Amino acid sequence: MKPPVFNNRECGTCPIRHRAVCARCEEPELEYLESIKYYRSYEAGQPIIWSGDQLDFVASVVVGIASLTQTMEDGRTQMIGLLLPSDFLGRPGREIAPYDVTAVSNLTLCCFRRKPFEKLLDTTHHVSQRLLEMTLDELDAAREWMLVLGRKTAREKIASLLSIIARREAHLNMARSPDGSKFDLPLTREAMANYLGLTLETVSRQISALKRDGVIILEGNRKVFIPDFNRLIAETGDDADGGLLT
Amino acid sequence: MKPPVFNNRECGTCPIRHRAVCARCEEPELEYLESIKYYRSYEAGQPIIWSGDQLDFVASVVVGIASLTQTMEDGRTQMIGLLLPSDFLGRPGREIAPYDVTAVSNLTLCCFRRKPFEKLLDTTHHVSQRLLEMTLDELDAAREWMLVLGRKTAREKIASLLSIIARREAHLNMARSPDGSKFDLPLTREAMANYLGLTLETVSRQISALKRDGVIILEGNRKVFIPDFNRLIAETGDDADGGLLT
DNA sequence: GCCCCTAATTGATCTGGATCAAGGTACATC
DNA sequence: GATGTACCTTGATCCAGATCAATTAGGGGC
Repeated sequence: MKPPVFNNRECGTCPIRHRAVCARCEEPELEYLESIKYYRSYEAGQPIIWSGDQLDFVASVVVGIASLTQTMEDGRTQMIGLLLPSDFLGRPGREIAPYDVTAVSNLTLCCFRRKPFEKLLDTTHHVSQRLLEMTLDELDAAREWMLVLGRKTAREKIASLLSIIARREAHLNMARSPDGSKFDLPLTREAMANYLGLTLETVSRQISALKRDGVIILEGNRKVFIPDFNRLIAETGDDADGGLLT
Repeated sequence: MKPPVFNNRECGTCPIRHRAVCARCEEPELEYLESIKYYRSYEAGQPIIWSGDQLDFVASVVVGIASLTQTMEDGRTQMIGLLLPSDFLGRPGREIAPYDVTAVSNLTLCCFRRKPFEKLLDTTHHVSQRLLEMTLDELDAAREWMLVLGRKTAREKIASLLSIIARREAHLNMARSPDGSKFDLPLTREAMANYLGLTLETVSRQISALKRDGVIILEGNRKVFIPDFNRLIAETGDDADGGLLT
């Protein structure tokens, strides 16, 4: 994993204008300029878009995880979304990115140049229908997260995050493990803190507490095993039947 | 203003099945059963939908304000959205409401029965386009609010809420007052607390502090005058040019 | 193996906002 | 005017989580 190259100049070889020039763009690939659809890869930790950047494409996550974050002038930052495979990035009709996008893990995006994509939306009904569905899902997720941020205790926040990640992981590898579940935590303690509106010390302490109480079992820092999923749900403060009603 | 009638039975006279029977429904109006589109009015404080209710319509706010709230088993509640005139309520394809909807002020909705509305979406492209736009706007608002909930201090939260309400009010009564702005606060201290993830005591104290510091001027409890809008913005912790970039 | 560097834990202390507890105020009803 | 009542303010105290400050793993690269 060689570090990404940052030089804060515009990229002349792909339709993305960004401060960081990605490894792929260092070797011009002219087809990027021609086709509506193309792929781009990023390394873990690499910035994809900065808030305020010109944004000439929309994209869909193919593999990996990206984060959306907002940062205040004094450095306080809040993660406002996690993009997993099949999630959508960008907004038709918007030219300026309203928040930072960063590759959390190694990441591949399937990009569409914005203008042609907007034309596609106008002409192909099922594409815009699908996009509406996805946007509504994201809105639901954002609203659910507002409850987490506004009203839950630190312990409940950690439990909520773990249960969401566990559920998504289980969903991705469709092979459901029969009981319990084990997965790699894709986020650092600091990233978790930024997602939950906590400090990294509090995140660490609460994870230790959940481990001490037997709710989770850690293997190293990043591998989590959940012996009893219902036990974890009970810690989130959510209604146990929440899944049924929604 | 006579109080609404609550009797926790299904309403047989309109397509809404809810625990509280509204004043309008006490007198059957059969046309509700016939037409795709119809109007409904609610009094301030009246519940419109409870989480878990069957939801056979979608709607658009005509006049007044409605709130979306989530409540935990132990009573902690978080407001996750405010619906103002022209905002959309409900979701095509969803039959069960995922959160409570309440009339904050006197309210009139323009309702559409869900099934025919979904058919309309399939056939009329610009309607689904418009709905996508609105949903994306709401998603942006929700994400902006996540920063408020996760990272801002109590004082910054209050300032953020006031500036948002002031901006929307100014937008509604297109007649821009040349300097400063004056508006009615549509929310109780408790509702503000639920929106901001605070207690009502903290809300009250911070409003008093902003008043003491001359950032806002109160006339009674509900009328707010903002002598210098930039001063208020400075208190939100946001970038002053945030409006330009977004 | 050893070194280096980043990520994570853990402890001690501080503080912003919650909690508990009185009062005060604006309105509506009689 | 008196009485209610819902809403709001203000004070005293407490505590969950922030902040400050060391250590202690992990995990490459050599």
